[in-house]
Amino acid sequence: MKRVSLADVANDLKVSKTLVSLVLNQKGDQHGISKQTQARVLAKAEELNYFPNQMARGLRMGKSGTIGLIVADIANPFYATIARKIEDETNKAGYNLIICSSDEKDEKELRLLKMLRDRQVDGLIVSSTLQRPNALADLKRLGYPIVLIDRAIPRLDVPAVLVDNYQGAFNLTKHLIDLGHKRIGHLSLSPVHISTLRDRLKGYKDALKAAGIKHQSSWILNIPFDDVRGTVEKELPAMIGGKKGVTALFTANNNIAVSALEVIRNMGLNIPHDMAFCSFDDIDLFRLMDPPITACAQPREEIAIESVKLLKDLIKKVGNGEAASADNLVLSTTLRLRPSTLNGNQ
Amino acid sequence: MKRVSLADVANDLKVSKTLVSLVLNQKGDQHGISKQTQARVLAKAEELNYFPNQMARGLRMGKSGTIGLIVADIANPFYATIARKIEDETNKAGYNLIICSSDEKDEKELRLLKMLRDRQVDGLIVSSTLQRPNALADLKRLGYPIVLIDRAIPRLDVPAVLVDNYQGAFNLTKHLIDLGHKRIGHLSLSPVHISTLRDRLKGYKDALKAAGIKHQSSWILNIPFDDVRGTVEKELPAMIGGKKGVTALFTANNNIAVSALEVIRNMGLNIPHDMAFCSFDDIDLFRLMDPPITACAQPREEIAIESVKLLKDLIKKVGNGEAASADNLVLSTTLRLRPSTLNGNQ
DNA sequence: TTGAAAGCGCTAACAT
DNA sequence: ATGTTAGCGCTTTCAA
Repeated sequence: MKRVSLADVANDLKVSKTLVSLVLNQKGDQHGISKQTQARVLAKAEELNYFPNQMARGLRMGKSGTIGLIVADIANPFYATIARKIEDETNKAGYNLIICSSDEKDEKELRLLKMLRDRQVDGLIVSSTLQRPNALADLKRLGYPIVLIDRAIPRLDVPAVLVDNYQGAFNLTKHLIDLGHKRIGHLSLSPVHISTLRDRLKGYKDALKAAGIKHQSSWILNIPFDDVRGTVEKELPAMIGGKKGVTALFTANNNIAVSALEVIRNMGLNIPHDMAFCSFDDIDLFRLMDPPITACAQPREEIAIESVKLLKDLIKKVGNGEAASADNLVLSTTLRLRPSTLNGNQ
Repeated sequence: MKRVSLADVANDLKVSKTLVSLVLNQKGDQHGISKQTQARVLAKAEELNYFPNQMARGLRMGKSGTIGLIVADIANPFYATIARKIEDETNKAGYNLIICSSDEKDEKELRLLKMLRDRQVDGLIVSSTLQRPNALADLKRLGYPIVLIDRAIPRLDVPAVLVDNYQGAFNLTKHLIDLGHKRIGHLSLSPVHISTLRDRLKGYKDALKAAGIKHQSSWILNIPFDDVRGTVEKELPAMIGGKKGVTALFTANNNIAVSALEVIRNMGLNIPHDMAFCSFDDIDLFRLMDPPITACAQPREEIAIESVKLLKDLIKKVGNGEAASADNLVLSTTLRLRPSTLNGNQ
């Protein structure tokens, strides 16, 4: 079961490994190796069914030809779409991609970071859930090119491709206000250290403030990551019910929205008649629901494309020993108005 | 920017690389290395921030500690969920996972297979879209442990974790028939060489036959992969409309369902009043739609768990030079009845 | 209880 | 136009 190596091809042909290596790496011409010999090498490699061992190659060249991607949750369509596109882009650039999912767990993210490091990935794209970015800072110091996506990490001097969460949330909230809503609820996740959620919360609050609405703490629900469904079931009815209940709801991501929509339906409420509803993070579901749900869409493909572009630049710079500036890229969102907010009443 | 190697640790300590290697791989006791020395090594490794180069390790040991996964489309929640679970399981078993998406493209699958091969993955889990399984057969012959998931490939003697697509489709169709429907449409994908789709089609046809319904070719629509939306928009209305139009629809996967539901809504039809609707492949969307959609759910977690288990066995067997039997595992599906079919009329 | 040396498969500097 | 050689960082016989 021994696999064919360069040496096998060389021996068969009674030439040197160098020669074979050169030819197989298209450096034949450049080194003035005769067309004839080149053809012989190619033919023999084909015949023996030779293919290069990337681990040996990587060891020798000091790089693996691999990029690591860590997303917060690969089962979330938002990240899945981005991952798919990033794979395309890295492939185009000649890299392979190792896709990992931290499942929003600090500890798992750390483990993944270590394993990617041990595998000598040539670069890293991370949507980080880490509270203390030490692990990332260490990797950066070790010379690993890192690009952040989706979530910013303060004080960590690496380039990032982000989305204007503040503006998106502001617009969404303002839209509800313009429809006449005065009591607007916001459902978010509880470890609000994550930049995206914080920014969305701020956009929401500022939009209220700008409209002269005094914000009530009972309008905000912070849901623990690991029990979205249960918490929404338990807490949402109180937020909605009563004379002072909210008349419109804005959820911070597609996950929360799904649970909230289910609870609202089970309460027998009608959207948009009894309650206006909108969410950050446009997904298929929103377009197809009855009524279709207003949402703030993120440019997922662009995030993927730009992050790979940044990473490629970074790899080149680090390779040349150049200083790398950490230029953040902030992409804007698109408000998709749909019936779930169109006939709001208050 | 040179990274710390085993030799660095050894030199600092004025001991041999062997010693350091042994200790770091928990083989210290076994080789009777004094506790004291072990402690010194551990401390120094920590101090220098040493971590092993997996490429060197892999090269030396002839294995990479990596499993490759190729799914047909990582952006599809069905595969994304499976991928996530497979990652968990492989991690538990001490492997890393390289997740790839073939995007239903033969040619891309081939490319991915080659790159995974070059990377010396220790095993492969594949949901293959390949028409001619030559590439897979070659890999198998080369000694790569391979497990198929989701889609079977005839004549390829490797273990597979499948789902009883025939039975699921049969049940779904029978359910429609039991509701009184006589004209039932089936939307599938056009390269029907994919085993899952073929089996679902067969289940559908057989259920009709069993009920004594003569099947009409106009009830079946085969949609090309790369233009689901467009084709459904163009062709579905004809299938539904008219005196002889179908009164119930069964889509072969979640993708098609989404497009079909959108078209049906745009036509102004009401589900289930004007048309009963159900689909293979239960996804969140179906539960949340109004009305909720009846679907045939696949045991995604089980697929993930079982495939990794099979692969681990296979790797062990191949490692020991044992013959590996290709035992297929066929899991059963769950019919989830929801309002989209409950009040069917014909 | 510890060390020397070989070698995994490849590339690249340096011959010739 | 082609070959020799060294070495990437690790594990593993074999020796001491």
